[in-house]
Amino acid sequence: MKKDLNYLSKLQDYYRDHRALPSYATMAEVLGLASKSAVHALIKRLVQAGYVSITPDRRVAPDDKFFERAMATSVVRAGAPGIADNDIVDGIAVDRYLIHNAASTLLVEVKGDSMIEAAIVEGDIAVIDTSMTHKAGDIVIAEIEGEVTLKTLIKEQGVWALQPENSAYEVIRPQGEWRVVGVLVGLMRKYR
Amino acid sequence: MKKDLNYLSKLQDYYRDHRALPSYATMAEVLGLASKSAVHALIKRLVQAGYVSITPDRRVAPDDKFFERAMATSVVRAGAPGIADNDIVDGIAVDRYLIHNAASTLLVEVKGDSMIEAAIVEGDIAVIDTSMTHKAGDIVIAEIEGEVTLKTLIKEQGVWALQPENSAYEVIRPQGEWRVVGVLVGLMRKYR
DNA sequence: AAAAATAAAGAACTTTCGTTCTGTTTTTGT
DNA sequence: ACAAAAACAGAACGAAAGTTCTTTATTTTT
Repeated sequence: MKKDLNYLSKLQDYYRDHRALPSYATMAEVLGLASKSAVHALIKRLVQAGYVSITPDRRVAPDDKFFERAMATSVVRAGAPGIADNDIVDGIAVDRYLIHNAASTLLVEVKGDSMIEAAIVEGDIAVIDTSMTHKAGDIVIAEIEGEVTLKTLIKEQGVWALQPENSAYEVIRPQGEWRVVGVLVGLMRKYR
Repeated sequence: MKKDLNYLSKLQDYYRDHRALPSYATMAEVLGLASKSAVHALIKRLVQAGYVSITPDRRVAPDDKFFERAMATSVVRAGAPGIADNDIVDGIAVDRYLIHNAASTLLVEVKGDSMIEAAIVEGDIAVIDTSMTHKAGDIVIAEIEGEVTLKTLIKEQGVWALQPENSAYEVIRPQGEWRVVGVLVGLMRKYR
């Protein structure tokens, strides 16, 4: 069991270099084992422990716990109150946090200050899902006569309208052609 | 070429679900292709384009560009059925956009409303770089007597202080032991 | 130290892998 | 619209895949 974590870290190294886990044969090579069956047993244990899982076509893929070590290296003292679990600081995990469906996801940079009371400011990147059905209360990207805008979708007496989250702006009640491009599902912002 | 990006996004979806890319046979299944040779040709093109690469034991692994998401400009042509293609300016990799150095990055969930005027609200995930040197004006995570807090770092007559971005709160002038854990470099938020 | 449990080696086996080739269909460019 | 180019289907093939089983080493427990 103790030794397994040693094997695991070698697999983590391999994964970091290649973004994929290899076959049992090359795993044996990487781990210094002489037989595939030993690897087979090892993987069985790692699956049991939740570090890796097996894909439908029998490939070994990293599971949630697989990424834990990457964070253990961060210098900050562990157990600090309020500090979130670190195992999310992995590229894939961050990506997964914000994006549900790659094919229907669109990133749009926010312009203006019309959503400032919703804590959305100029320069923010809005993560938009274009496949999601919208409902009242959602923040959406709408296209009105060729203009694209980010607003809160509301319903006034059964009629859709777009509400800025800034008391200096008026509610938009589209007259002509308009449509909802997608629903806001995430937001990201960069400092410095 | 146009269709390849469609295939790519299906592979991205598969990767999201399994954290690994499958064999050519199941790729064909996922992509709706009837032959492995078509997949073989597709992968060749995707390697050429830098989306994926081949591991030493001939597995398909995601490359840098694989994690990029479509970034649209804020203006869309009127009457277009979707965001027009030439409005897609570039790809952004979400992880690399927010995280520079995974080893020194920390994610902290924001509690309270003390930074609301900086458009940071409860539930937001703050991306913190612990290796970066802090300077006045930075938003930082500070640890004061065991408590962790997110505030703007300021200097008052040569003395460091922590300023909430909420006029209802007072400036914090730490007396005892305290330190800056890291500097805010990014922010992410999830809706729905 | 002996016994029991676990880990690794090694060989054998079936399935599936990626590759290649040829021929057909679809798309693209003029 | 036609010709050229690219994309796809389908079959065939050797290499490599994961699995299983038996035997030997190594660790752990008593």
